[in-house]
Amino acid sequence: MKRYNPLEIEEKWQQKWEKEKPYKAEIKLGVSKKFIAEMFPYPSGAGLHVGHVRNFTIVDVLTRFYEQQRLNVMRPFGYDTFGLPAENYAIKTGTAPQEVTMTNISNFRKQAKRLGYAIDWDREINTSDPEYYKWTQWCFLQLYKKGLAYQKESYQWWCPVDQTVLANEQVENGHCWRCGHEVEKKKMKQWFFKITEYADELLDDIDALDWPEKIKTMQKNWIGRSVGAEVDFAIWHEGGKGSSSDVPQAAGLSSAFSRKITVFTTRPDTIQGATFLVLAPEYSGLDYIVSDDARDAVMKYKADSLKKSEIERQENKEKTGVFTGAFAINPATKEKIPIWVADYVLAGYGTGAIMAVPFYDERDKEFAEKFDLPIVETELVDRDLFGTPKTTYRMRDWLISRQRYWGCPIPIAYDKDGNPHPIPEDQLPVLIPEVDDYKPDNSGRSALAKAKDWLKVTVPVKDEKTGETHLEEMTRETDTLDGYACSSWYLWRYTSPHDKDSAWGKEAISYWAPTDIYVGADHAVAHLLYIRFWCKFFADQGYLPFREPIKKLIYHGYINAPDGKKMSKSKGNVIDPLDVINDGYGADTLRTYEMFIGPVELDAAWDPRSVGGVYRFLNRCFNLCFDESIKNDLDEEHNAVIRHKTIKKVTEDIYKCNFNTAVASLMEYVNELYKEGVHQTDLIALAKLLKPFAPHLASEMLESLDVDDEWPKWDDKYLVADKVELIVQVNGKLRARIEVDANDLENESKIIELVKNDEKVSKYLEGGIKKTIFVKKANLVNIVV
RNA sequence: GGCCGAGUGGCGGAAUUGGUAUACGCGUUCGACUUAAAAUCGAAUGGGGAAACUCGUACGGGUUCAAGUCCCGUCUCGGCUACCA
Repeated sequence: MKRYNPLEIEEKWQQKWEKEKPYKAEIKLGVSKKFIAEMFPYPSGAGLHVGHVRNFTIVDVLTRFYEQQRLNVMRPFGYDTFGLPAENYAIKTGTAPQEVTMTNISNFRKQAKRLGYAIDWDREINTSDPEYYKWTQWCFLQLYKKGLAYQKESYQWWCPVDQTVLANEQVENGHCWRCGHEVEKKKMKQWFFKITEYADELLDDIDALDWPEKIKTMQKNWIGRSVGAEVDFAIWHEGGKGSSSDVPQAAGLSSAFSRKITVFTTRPDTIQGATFLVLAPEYSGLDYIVSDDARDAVMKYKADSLKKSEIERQENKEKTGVFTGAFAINPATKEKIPIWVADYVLAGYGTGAIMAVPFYDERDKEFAEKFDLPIVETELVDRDLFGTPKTTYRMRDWLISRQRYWGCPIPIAYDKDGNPHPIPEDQLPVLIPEVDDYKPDNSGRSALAKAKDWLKVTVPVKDEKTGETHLEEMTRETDTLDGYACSSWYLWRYTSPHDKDSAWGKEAISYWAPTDIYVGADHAVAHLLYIRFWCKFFADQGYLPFREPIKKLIYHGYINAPDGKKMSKSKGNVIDPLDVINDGYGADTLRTYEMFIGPVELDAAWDPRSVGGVYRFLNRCFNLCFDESIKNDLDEEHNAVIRHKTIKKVTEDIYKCNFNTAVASLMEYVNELYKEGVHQTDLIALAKLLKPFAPHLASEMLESLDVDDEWPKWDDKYLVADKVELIVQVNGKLRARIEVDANDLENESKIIELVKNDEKVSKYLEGGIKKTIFVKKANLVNIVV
């Protein structure tokens, strides 16, 4: 008798797939397509972990499921390779990040192949490959051309360990998302993408997405639209002194700015109760508002609060602030009200200034009580009376500069006056220069600055007046792009991954994109918001024929260690998927186990014993097919009911991503076949249904059965039985189960008669019947006595 | 503090959206095969009770013929968010 030997079977099929490339995707006009992908991995030195396996297997189950239904499926694969781990490793060991990356990729590729995924390997991409990042730079230039990539000097999050600025989305609880160190604020000139330009559309389009509600809510909150008004408060000048002529014009402030303060409020109707104004410590122009008497105190307060870390601000919610010595006029009451500075007002939101209405606002009230400022109850006024309607967003523009070596160089050069110029598209890619030392210094510039020759570049400049072009020697930008920029367009690159003339081919993009199903477990706001932003931008430029990049998003849970804690090297509780395979369980068991482990969206704890249970199940499948001693001389109809029930259940469960119950129903089917015996038709159905989960074993079975893998269909006629079990309740309590003819369910009075005469039931009915309820769809009768 | 989820056997988890609570798997127990063990196969398995029965889906109420599912309140645990005016 042949025994189930997964390692042997899997090697056989993997070799076959490697040679025959059955998963190569090609455009087939007129055949409906599915473009399915996971969030591509960062290939770490540690290799695949069980979380990757869950991620990739979900994609694979869906890929095979649709492929078996003969849809034209594209399932590509790629690597997100720029970033700190490779760079830090390079700094430590002196190995070039390029080299480390290639080693890790080849390891990842080998491991992914060992899991038997239905990947079109000709579509492999790598974000740090010049063939790829040439087009990341091209994307940047498109945004630059339209004014959506711009430079701005402002206070930014700075990680002192990683020596780089970070986007808002990369600061978690005041800590760097990579190294975990507390971040600081630093005033720097940096590059931004103007994502706020699309804030409304990004927000309004969320509702229509087939995405988990959780993610949709997180994005909505992140964008954080609030509708209100901007209201101008004139600054009060004593005795006409301190008029606008006193303001130093060299400061670059408009003179209008100095005479008024514009606040943002969502409650312009409460303006009569505004008894003071509050400015953020970083409020630009604060210098010109503050009175000479108060100047020292205000500047000290400003310096202190800039030093204060985000954590300190969070821990200490006690209101602090100082009086600027200046006053403004409330436009509604014409009263003179004091202007304060306090760090509970944030510079980056609204205008960085608020009107405080302590009667209506908790925070203002707290502040007023502490500093003994007036709290006035007032009538509400018309919302539009004193302000102009204005909408603001919690979301800020996306900071994309990184002072790091291992990233995509920003294709910009500076002339001798420091003005930025784009590197012409025909000079792309701007290659990453080789350096000896990858370490950033504390100059605020990346290690790219150490490549002296590389820094010099000749850029054609068009003279505004004459229209003529001349060449100019310039210095290259040394910042690199945030890695999220690289992953903001890779799904489109998959459609024509080796295109030499464009980021994505026109024909390919209109056939394959948008992505039908996208699977991941992270990046709920950052990546998934950025890719939507780029999609809308490139749609506006005519490069994309759609405005949302991802139709359906599957967001799965993490896999934890058996003790329920996060797996981590330091705790020594990491399960290596390759160990599970090589222990003899094989890839099919690992894959099927991870689908069976629990509902896809929930975290799950690894259970080594359950892995054994899944192995036993696959072993039983194998034996049904290859063990001659199992009864197989049945009539085809014998198992038809459960067979069709199983086909229906598995099909519907996969559509709903209920992979755990799909596997459970296959287990039930197999248990039944062990009891009842098996017909060829059962084996064929089983093998086909099993293939998305355990493709090697299923292929082996299908080969021996000599059939293709086309997804089976169920026939509803087998799902209606002749005899059904009628549930009988008395006062809602289960009292009997009676077998009745299915036809009798059409005849309510006959059913009730049958029930009343049942001996188990009748003894409860002696007190007389008040009411009977018959529920046909549940095969249930309830008698009220 | 705010918003959103979730609490079901010894464990992971099922339950057609109000209709048989605990599918499937793990674990445990018993049996078969074996000199023996492993593997495999079969049976049992929420608590109480000899049984008829009875109690059971975090807790307390409610609606209903019928509640794990709906409503009100409480507790616990997760996620996001954190002075966003």
